[in-house]
Amino acid sequence: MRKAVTLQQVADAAGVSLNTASRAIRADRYVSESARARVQEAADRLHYRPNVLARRMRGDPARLLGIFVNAIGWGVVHELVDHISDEARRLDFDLVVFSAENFHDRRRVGTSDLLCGLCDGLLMLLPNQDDGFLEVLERDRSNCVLVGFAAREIGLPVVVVDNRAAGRMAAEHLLALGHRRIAFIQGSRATGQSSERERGYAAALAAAGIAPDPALIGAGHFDPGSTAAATLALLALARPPTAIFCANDGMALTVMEVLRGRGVRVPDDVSVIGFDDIALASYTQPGLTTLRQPSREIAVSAVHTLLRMIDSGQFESTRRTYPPELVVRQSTGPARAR
Amino acid sequence: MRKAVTLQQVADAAGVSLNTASRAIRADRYVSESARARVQEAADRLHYRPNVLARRMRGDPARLLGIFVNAIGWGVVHELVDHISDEARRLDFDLVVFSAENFHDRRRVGTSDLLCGLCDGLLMLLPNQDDGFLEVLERDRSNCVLVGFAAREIGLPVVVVDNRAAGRMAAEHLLALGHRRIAFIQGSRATGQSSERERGYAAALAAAGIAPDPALIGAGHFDPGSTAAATLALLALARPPTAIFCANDGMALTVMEVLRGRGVRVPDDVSVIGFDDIALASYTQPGLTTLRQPSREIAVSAVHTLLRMIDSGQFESTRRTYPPELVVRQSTGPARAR
DNA sequence: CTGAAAGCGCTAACAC
DNA sequence: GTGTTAGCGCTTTCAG
Repeated sequence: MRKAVTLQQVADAAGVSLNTASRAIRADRYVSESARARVQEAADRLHYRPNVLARRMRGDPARLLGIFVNAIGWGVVHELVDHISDEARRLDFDLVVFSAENFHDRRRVGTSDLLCGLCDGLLMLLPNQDDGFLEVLERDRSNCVLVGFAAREIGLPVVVVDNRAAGRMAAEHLLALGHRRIAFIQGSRATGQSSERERGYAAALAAAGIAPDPALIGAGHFDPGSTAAATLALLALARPPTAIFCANDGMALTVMEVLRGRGVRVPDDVSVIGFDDIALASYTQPGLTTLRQPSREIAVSAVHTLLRMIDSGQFESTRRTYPPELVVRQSTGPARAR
Repeated sequence: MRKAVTLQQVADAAGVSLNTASRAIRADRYVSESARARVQEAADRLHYRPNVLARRMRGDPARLLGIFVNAIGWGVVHELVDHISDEARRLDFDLVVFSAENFHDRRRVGTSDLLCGLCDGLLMLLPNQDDGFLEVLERDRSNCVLVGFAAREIGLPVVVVDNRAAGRMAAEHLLALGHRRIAFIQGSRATGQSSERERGYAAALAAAGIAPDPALIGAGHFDPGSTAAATLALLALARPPTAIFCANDGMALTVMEVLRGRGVRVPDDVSVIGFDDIALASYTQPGLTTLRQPSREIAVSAVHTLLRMIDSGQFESTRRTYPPELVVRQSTGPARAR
């Protein structure tokens, strides 16, 4: 690996001082044309590229945002990253993604710090409420915006879909189709979003005069294994549900797979509704009814909030909520009389 | 945004010199127990966290790898990122992802440099052959491995699936099913992989005594719009193809959509075969026959090559090729007599 | 216009 | 054991 060319080398080659070289490179005024030309020539010849690390260590802005992601590709996360990226680029900021299962992992702390120091601001996507790094960011009043976080009050700006309303809408859609035994499959508790969705679901049921039934609540943890197990448990009930609401689309797909394997038809025997409206949702057979997050608005809002903090130097800790949208496809239908 | 605590502040608070504080923090020997304890206490109290940027600027290793990605989520890219991430973490390296449409974009050069300087090594996923940054990496003999690059000889290590063999396998599968008029829909020329797949396809046809027909080659550019147009053009031919081989799965899905819209049945009327075996491929109706890349092996190999270069300081520029695997699903079937 | 010097935060080498 | 010094590559005072 060839060693990088430094400005000093360029200066030497051009026969000027380090400082003059610096001015020439940055197209600063106060440089004679002849000096500028000689430096430029030397820089080109030596393939000089400024050391951005050094600049950054002086505190110069990097025009760079960092995104922390728990698992990229996890459905809606990918979409958010895309939209954030678009908006950031539009505003002439670059983007670096740091993906980690758990940011508070000891070995990962260094990288977190590194990225913090490197970037002008940070976006945390679906952060885990147990992540110790959140407290650090909160304490430092960092330039940081949380996206998709609903676990607790926190001294950092948050942008999030109205999970509670969305849960209510999902349940109301099923109630309107005549369903009375509606199951809910929870995701993990990481971001608190699943719990909020569950609260909305429970509220809608209560409003319809339906008593909560703990047997109809399954624990899916957002992963296929436990989701399949939860589905089978629901099917094994004396009075199984006629509809299943899943805290995200991935689990809904798993549920549909399990049902198909058991010869249960969707939506004829059981209706299934998901959450997020990932790309796959429109490709499955039958198409998945789900709640779409306005991920574009959420992403744009998060970027703007962050840039406002960066530009103004003022810390804010607002909370912006965006309305979801029901997308009806073929996986939900009228409740069959039993 | 609170200012970061520096080691100097910790040292002052603990009543020792900067250097002793440094030793204590790094658990260096040659520190008295009492000093160590006082420094530790001060550091905790002030919430000191070392500035990784500063360490890095001295040349200390970061145990950090960088991935450059053209568009994350683009099918196989996501899978590669996942596997690379797993392997890197297993070897106690962290990972930073930099996503850019074109790395040679003027405004992006700074970020590229930054990441280069930051990371111990770099992985370029499906780099664009026109990317000027490749020449820089090549010239500097950088710690950098290219994944999924088949455009040209290059003075950097490359790990890639055997695209030519894969193209041949796809065509041979269709030939074995009795197809004679087999179309190919090209992707973009960015990485050179599509061209290699096409060469394999052409070779298989030639071996079967079939003369190449330019009308059967469509330009899909890996995007839905042009792929749909190419498909319609194929359908409009006097003698349309009975099978279509697409340079990736995404385009194959688009082709299937278009065919469905036109009332053309898959595989009864036309067989379709893709490339990559993305997750969606097994969810479509009918399931998509495709060629799977051994993305896990490719990822692991890339990481190992990179770490070898980092550890040894020795530059290498080997080229490792991995065999593809034919995955037969329902989108390909016997050619219908016409 | 140009050059010398200070400093960003940290650690290795060198004294005491 | 501990403190002092130099230096990573760059830009910003501050003098000439």
